[in-house]
Amino acid sequence: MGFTKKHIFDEQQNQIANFTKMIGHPARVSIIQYISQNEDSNCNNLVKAIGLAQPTISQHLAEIRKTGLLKQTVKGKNLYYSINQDKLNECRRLINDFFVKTQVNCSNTVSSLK
Amino acid sequence: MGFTKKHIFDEQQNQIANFTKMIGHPARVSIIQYISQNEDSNCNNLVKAIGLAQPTISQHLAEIRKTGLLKQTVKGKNLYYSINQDKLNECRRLINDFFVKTQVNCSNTVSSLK
DNA sequence: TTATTTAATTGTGATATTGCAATATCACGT
DNA sequence: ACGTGATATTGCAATATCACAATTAAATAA
Repeated sequence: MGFTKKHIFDEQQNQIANFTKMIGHPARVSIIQYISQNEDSNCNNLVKAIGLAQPTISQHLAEIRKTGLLKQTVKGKNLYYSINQDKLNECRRLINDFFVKTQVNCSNTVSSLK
Repeated sequence: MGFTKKHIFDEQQNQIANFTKMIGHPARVSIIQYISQNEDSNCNNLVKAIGLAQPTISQHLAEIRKTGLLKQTVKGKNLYYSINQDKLNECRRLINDFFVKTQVNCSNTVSSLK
């Protein structure tokens, strides 16, 4: 087939998958880190800092933008990116919740082993 | 090209990407949740519970296994899966650390804005 | 030995992702 | 108007992922 059968999963499972998939490429991890550390985060600076071609960086930025994690500020002819901290928090909580619940479930099923 | 240029990123960035990519599909989120909740987690039960074909589930299990998140127990002709809690913790810490550092960096760059 | 059950593997088609060159767009400066 | 710089978009080739049918392998049951 080739496409993900999203409809057989619930909203939350799809949301967790969307966020983690967005982070799931080292270039995007690196881009998020760079933007959080540098105020002058525009496309060009990311290209220089990371070492991928401009269209590639632009594409990864679009991927991250889709989830709402980025804010844009136009200053003259430059477009600066920054982290949408509310969305970052939402993302963090969702994923952390997934881990916490999984851990709790593990402990419960193990303890029920008599 | 078609392949990820992992070599231009550092160990930690690749690790974060590997873990999040592994979680980044709703079927795998669902599989991890099911295994953490049910002791009788073998391939067949996952097939019934999730509604994807047996080879598809088996493939997703292999994907999760690659990261070390699963333990296997053979009981008769059945193969039961459970969560490797140490690895789950490692994964959780790595990702949480990524979020914490990103948030701290955001606060610092914002406060330095004059 | 001969089914049967369980799960991995193989092969295949469809779709998605990764990366980049070329191009387009848009704003600014001259 | 014209050139320049910054970034998005388009088009393309290579690779990866998703899903499943068919097959295989291994253990158990008859």
